[in-house]
Amino acid sequence: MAVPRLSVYLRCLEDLPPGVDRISSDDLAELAGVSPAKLRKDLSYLGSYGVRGVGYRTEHLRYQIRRELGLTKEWPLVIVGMGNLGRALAHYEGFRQQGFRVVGVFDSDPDKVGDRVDGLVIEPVGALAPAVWERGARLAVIATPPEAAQAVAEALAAAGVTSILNFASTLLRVPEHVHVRRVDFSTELQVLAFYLHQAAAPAG
Amino acid sequence: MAVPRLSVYLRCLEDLPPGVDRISSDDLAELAGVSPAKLRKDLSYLGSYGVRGVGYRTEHLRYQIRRELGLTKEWPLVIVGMGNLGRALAHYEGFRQQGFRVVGVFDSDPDKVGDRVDGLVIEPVGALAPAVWERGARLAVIATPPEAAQAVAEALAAAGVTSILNFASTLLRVPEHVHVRRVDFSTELQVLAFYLHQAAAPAG
DNA sequence: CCTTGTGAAGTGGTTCACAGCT
DNA sequence: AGCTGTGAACCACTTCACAAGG
Repeated sequence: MAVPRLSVYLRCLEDLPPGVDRISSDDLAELAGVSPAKLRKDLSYLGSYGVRGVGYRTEHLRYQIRRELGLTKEWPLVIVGMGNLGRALAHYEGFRQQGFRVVGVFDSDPDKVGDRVDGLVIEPVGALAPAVWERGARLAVIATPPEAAQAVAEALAAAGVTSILNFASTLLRVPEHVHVRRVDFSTELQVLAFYLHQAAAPAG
Repeated sequence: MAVPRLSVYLRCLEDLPPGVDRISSDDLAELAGVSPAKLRKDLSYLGSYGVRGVGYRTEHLRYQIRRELGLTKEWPLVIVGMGNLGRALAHYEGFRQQGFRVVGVFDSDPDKVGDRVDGLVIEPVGALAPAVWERGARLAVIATPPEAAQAVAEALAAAGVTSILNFASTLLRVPEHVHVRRVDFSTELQVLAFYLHQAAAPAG
């Protein structure tokens, strides 16, 4: 099943005006930008939580999606790399709201170590493994320069991290059981450039 | 065709050690993390740029991918929203390297307007439309809070922007001809949480 | 002989359309 | 009567396997 779509549905439900306590697949699909049939297939995978002739109870559906995504617990995470991006991520309110808690921020630069970012003290990357282990983080964000990312990923994996969100442009080599999602700004822009280019010269 | 994969191949080619002037589909596929057959299909779409029995000439292939993605020109872009993330993006070196040039940075906060970010002066969002128009930007990055994103997107579209990279968590409503790519940190983390959750309770 | 390029076969995901419930 | 849940049909993408060509 396409997990990212569940996340989109969840956001749509959370952005609904307060009074709305039920919604049809047509309306929710419209909001989420997918076809009604696809939405119903996706939701039916969670179980039969709709009511025929009526629609979906928004509160109930929200809970079921959060449960499916594993958002009913709080997941501790660490952020490695306290450059501009790392700091932006550390400050990001959305994390806590969605059930993620930043339990450590790290950098290799001795000048940065000891600084405070959003209430946390920046620790040296050497302290990464024991900190991850002790604080039970199995989720990590890599926001280092590309050269450093692979070594960080290996340290994280060795310390028990099984899910990595990678903002470095490198493709990481990790053990089989570790999941990596890569967010690459250059790739995103290049895809958009492709469309601009296409629009400018449709025939080739 | 899957455009993001071309971007990945391009990066792999660019990360190759200097001496390497040819590469086989097996080796490049390994680096890119795809199957050799898929890589060959993808590349054959660009034309017959490989040499049977030998492989691909790295320099030539790099150029062909860049040409296909529209990276042989330089694309002016604007960034709206100079919070932590917007600033991080404005400082990001990768943009210029890959053929993107930031020609304007904007914020709605009067306290921020006039500050310098990476050599550019922050302008008020009211100045967005004429600036986009005059500087020929058809590509924009939205890094505003979610509440502001829709209005910014509409202003951008009206001013001639046809490709938007959206970091706000909102789903944007835009005219048919405008392409939007959404990067949502919460969604990425939620997908990773799903895998953690699965690993913890495989049977449900 | 080695590696690409590509039809053919296979796979997974999307849409259709209607039966089944409320 | 209305809307969900879902098998069946459909479509796009992936892999296979081998012919074509340096």
